[in-house]
Amino acid sequence: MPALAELPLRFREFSAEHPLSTARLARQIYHDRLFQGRIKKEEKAVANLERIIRAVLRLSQKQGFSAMSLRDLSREAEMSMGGLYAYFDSKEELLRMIFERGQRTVLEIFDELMISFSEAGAKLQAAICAHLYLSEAFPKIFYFFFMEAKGLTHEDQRRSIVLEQSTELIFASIIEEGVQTGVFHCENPLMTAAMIKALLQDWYLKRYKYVRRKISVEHYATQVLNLVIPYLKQHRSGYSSIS
Amino acid sequence: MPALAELPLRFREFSAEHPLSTARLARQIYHDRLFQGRIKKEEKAVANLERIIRAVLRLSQKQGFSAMSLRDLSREAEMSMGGLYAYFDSKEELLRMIFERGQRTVLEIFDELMISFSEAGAKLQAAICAHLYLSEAFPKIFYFFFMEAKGLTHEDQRRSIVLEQSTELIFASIIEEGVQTGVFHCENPLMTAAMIKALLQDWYLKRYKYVRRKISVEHYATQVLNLVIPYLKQHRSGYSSIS
DNA sequence: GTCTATACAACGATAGAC
DNA sequence: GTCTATCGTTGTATAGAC
Repeated sequence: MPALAELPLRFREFSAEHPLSTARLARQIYHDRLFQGRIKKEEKAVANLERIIRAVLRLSQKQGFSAMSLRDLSREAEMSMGGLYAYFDSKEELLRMIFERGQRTVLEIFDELMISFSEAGAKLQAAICAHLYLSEAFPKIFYFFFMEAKGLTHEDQRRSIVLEQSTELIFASIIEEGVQTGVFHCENPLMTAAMIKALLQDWYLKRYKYVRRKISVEHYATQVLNLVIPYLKQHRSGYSSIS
Repeated sequence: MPALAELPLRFREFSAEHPLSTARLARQIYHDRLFQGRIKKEEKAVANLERIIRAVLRLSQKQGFSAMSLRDLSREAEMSMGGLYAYFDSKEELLRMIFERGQRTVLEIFDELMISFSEAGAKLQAAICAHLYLSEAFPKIFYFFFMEAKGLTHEDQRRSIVLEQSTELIFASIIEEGVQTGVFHCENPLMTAAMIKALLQDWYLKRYKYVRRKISVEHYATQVLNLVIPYLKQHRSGYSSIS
């Protein structure tokens, strides 16, 4: 196993630099004016929005968003039913609000992380680590986006898929870049990007499993890199037959 | 890209030999006597059970099981509300019934497929293909098991996870066998098995994506084998640094 | 601005007719 | 064995008190 020091990014440094907190999300939602400024005092509004978002993430994780009643939510967020409705017009809009802002913010942070790496090989490694670390820092958000997308209207679902796939396109373009500069060999960069995403997804979808097996995010990152980087660096002509 | 002929199993042959149909599931549930024989005539009962299961899978795919009302179900299954309750005592038990039987049946079929291969290399390839083909033939069942497990009681959830992880253990033991006979090199078979499962899972979780990109299940199987088999066949000492 | 009290629709579930 | 009619509960959402 390669030493962890070989990782281009360490989780500790990463999480210090990139705070995607629910507080940040709440403030962004406030400034988006996604709700019509019914609450005047910003600090109050942001604090309440954060309580709501955290409660939604907590409750949705148990039985899913659609099984979460607003009575549950009002108890968990410690606000009255009437109070909740100052922040959204309907349960459907509450879901939309979190998706709209949350997905865009995650993508922005991911993009920011990529610009400091220029060479394709290093960039791909950084992208893999960055994605894993982001989902490690905010597993509930990533899990929520995956599980609850089907609760959106068709139009919002479409937009959600576009945003989600733009991550995949980033991976594909890094691979393509590497192919052009000769460091990678790959016949189908988009397919490879899809497989990488599948591996990254498992980290937050089956989190309980890795926690129980005491596998750290950096260990997981190392394993993914061990699988993917050699695959891209060597010339191949089909998997070798075994017989 | 390797020719498709290199695949140890073809989808067409597979699906002819292994009919995991909803009809089969319905009959098994009937014989399990999971419901107390309230309906005497087997053929009638099995036919109704199948209509119910198919309707549940269809409706759950849209907004999830908890968002599916029994009124929706009675319309989709073309049975009255009262009629439905001859087959289960509560919505919760309906979910349990499908999980209980469905998961076990999927695992049985998967196991059956494995016994005809003895050598580890061929066995691993067959296992990967078999899992992909099973989920290709019955995507709704696999999707349902993944998305709705959280609706089970804690005890049933635990049992569901045990069943699901036994698939992973099968992959791990094949890899271990290969390591012992010298055809594979792998420091952590369980971790590798987890990554393989992540790749297989994506095939049914992100099905719409692969359909849109016109990627066939055999093409996908080839790509997974291309990634995984060379990884296991060559001796490694950490992914090569790039710089 | 927030809470209490409540409206009314939809839910899961069942009793009784056929 | 199945359907119709209906039960009590819980859901989302809101009006009006403070």
